[in-house]
Amino acid sequence: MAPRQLAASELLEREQRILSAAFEVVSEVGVAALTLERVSQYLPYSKGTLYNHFTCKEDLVVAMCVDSMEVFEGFEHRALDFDGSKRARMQTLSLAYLLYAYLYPTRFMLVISAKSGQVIEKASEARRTELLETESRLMAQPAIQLVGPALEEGVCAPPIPLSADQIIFSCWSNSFGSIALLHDEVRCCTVRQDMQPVHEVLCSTNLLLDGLNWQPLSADHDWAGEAKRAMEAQFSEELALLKKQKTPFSLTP
Amino acid sequence: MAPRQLAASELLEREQRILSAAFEVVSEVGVAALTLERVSQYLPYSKGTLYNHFTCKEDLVVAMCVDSMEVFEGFEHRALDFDGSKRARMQTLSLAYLLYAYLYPTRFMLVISAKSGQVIEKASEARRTELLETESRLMAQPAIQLVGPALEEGVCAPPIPLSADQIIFSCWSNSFGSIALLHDEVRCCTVRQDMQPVHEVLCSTNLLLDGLNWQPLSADHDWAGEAKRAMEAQFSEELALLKKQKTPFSLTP
DNA sequence: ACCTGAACACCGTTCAAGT
DNA sequence: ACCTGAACACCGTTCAAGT
Repeated sequence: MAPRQLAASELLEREQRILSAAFEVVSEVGVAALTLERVSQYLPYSKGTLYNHFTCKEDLVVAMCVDSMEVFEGFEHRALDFDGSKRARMQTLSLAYLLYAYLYPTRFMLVISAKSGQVIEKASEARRTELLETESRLMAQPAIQLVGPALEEGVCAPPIPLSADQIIFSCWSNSFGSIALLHDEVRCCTVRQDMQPVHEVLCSTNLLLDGLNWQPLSADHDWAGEAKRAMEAQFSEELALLKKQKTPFSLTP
Repeated sequence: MAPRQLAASELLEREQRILSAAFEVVSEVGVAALTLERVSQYLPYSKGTLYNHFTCKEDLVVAMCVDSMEVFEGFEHRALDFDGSKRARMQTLSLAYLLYAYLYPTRFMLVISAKSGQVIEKASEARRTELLETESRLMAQPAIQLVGPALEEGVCAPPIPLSADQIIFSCWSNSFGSIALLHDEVRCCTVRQDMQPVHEVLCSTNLLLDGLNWQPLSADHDWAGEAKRAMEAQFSEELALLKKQKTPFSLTP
């Protein structure tokens, strides 16, 4: 049987299959027990072949991280598409991030794992660049669509001069922190058991937006109500899925 | 020569020596290349003996994380001791965290590494408890000394009802995010090269404090000026050290 | 041109033997 | 009672041989 050169599209498709297999392994045994041997058992290839796609194990993990971010990108897109004010879309974005963390705990956790020195240091240069590019894209969208215009219009008038990038960065690290600290799969930190993640994320996001003087302020608007409307409009399917899994994601406090 | 039972104090002292050796290894070759064999080469013991102190390699890494947090505890203490308003001490605490990240890049990075699933999952139960306790202590101090009283006095009047814990948590995740994203040794994320960490941390902290309605607001007070005074009063030695290393930590923008 | 899996290297972990 | 380091296991990585 004559072997033939693989087309670029076949390579890409196979890379996806490898990634799926790797996700399956991680969700079954955890990142700590991820081995290439195990991954290959879910595939019609031997472990040697994996090295045609990834330079090393860590390179695979970073690729999984990129893939996870791309899945989130869809969520971001839908949050930004909500038919509401810019501030409303900002808070929807924070909640979309939390929703994502609930639906894809493995992917969310992977985004953290991939960034630890032990992993990123070993990945290939190309893979690191891919990660940076994906990240830039994720940060740039809300900066361009929401923060920039809001600053120009003066709806958002920070007390200290800040760029759109700085603001997105603050918002992002704020949500990320809340979610990471409250999420079961990550649990970076002591948490009071009675904290209600949806509520916490909503509160801390609105706190920050108030600090930015982004109109209308919490005192003048029912942001919790609008959050409920936004999420039901943009993520009804995902919310139904969570309900079926009996995972609490209550938007009515 | 008759071997004798080791006293508890000797065990503790030796644990410290092992930790020092491990830090030396990590700062030389990185966490990724940390091996117990290498650690033992810096010690008068063989690697087998390390298992009398730590259940596994990851247990050692988490112990290094706890040790690092204890070093930070001194910084926290001095920030809280600054002779200024509660809000002034809050912002000093954020800057102290950044200062720590600059002075001890390895330790700062380790705190992140230790929390990735790959590490924490394998550490011993006892070690995990120790980590949680240390973390609680770190979070509790500013909550008790600053946030609680400020809420009671009404100097801090958040637009949405928030507990002291929630507020500390927001502030902490806010600083942590900024530092992690801007710090060279961690660099979790795309960063614009022109960002000035001291300035970013100061801005985003004050943004959050403004959002919390913590008086006096940025518009009514020279917080940058007060930050300079506070850091020079409480951390003059550390600032001098950074200067000698030519690491920029400019408090005058 | 690509795949395989045996072989190698490296390191975490254990434990029989030594003091 | 404690330490040592040889021995083992596991897994990442390579590469000669096969198709």
